[in-house]
Amino acid sequence: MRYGADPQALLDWYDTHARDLPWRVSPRDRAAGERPNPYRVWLSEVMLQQTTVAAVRGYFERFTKLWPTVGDLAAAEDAKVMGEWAGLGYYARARNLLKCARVVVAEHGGRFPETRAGLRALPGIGPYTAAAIAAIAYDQPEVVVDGNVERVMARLHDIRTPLPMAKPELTAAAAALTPRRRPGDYAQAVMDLGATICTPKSPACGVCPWMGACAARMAGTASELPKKTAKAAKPVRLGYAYVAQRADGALLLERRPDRGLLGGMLGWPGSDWSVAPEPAPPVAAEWRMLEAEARHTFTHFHLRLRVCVADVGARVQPCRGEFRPRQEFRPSELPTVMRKVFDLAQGALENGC
DNA sequence: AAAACGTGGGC
DNA sequence: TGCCCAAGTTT
Repeated sequence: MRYGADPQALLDWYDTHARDLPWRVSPRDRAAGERPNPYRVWLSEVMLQQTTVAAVRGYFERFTKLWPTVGDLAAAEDAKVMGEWAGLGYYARARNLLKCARVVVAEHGGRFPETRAGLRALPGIGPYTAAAIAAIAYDQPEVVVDGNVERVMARLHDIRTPLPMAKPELTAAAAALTPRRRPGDYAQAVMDLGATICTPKSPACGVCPWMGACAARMAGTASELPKKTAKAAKPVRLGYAYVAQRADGALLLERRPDRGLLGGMLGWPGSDWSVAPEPAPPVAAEWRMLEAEARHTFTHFHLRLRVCVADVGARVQPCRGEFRPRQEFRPSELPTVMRKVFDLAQGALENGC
C-alpha cells in the first residue's frame, strides 16, 4: 500500500522552486503577509487562458504599465485595448476583459468580488478562473482545475479515461487534495509542477515531489496521460484581402464586428472565408494580386488569403473601411493573420510592381 | 452540448 | 511541414 500524494510535500517543493512571475507574490513574501493584487491576478488569469506564460509576459507588462488599476482599464478606449491585445489571440477575452472591468467599477466600487460565485458572474470568468482568483488572490480553499491539474491528477491516479469524459473524476481527485492551509500557494504549486516537471511530453518524474505517490510513474504510462479524444481534421478555407494605400501613405482599414472570429479587431477589408470566396474589393482601383498568399491556421481551419494591393487616389470613397494616416498605424495593432497580410503587401507597395 | 474561438513554440 | 499543446469561456 503506497501513500497518497501529500499537499504539504508539494508546498515544500513550491517554497524553493516557485517560478518568478510578474503577477505572483513569492511564497516567501506571501508568508510574510504580502497579498496578491486581485486586479493583477485577474488580468494574468484571463491572459493565461489557453495561452503560455512566455506569450503572456510582455502583454502583462504593457497592460499593467498602461492601466495600473481596474479603474484605469475600465476608462480605456475599446480600440486601444483591442490594439494592445492584438497577437495574443482569443479576442473575446479582450472584449470580456473590458466588460468585466467596467462592471467591477460600476457595480462593485472598483473592487473584485472575493467569492468564487461572485467572480463567476463576471464576463470572461468561468469555473476555472473564478476558482483560481478566489484561491490565489483571497486564499480561499477552492478547487482549481485547469489543464495542468487534469494532467497531474490523471497521472497521479493513472486515469486512462480520455478527456473530456474523465473531467468529473479528475475534478474529484483534485478536490480530495486541495488543502485548507495555503490553498492559494497550493493552486499555483500544482500549475508550476505541471509546467516544469509534470509536462505534457517528457515529464521529469525523477525530480517530482510526488513521484512516490504517482500511479502512472509506477505503471510507466505518465508520458501518455491524459488521453484525449481525437480532434477533427481542419478544413481549408480561402479568401481575399485588400490593402489600399493613398499617395499620402494612409491605409484602408476596417474594424471587424464585435462578435465572431477576430471580433472587434482591426483588419483589412476582404471577402468571406470559404471554399469558393467571391472577390470583394472595397474600392474601385487597379488591384494587383500578389504571387504569394498569406497562410494562417486558426483553431478549426486553415486559411489561405490572396493578397491584393492598390495605390488609390486622394479622394476615393471606399464602400468599406476607413483610411488611417500611416503615422497613426502600427502593425502590432493587427491580429496575426492581418499582420501577415500587411507584411506581404508592404513589400509589393514599396516596389510598386 | 458540441462547436467556435488564436497564436507561437516544440518536436 | 504538420500536428500537438498552453492557467478556458461562451453560446
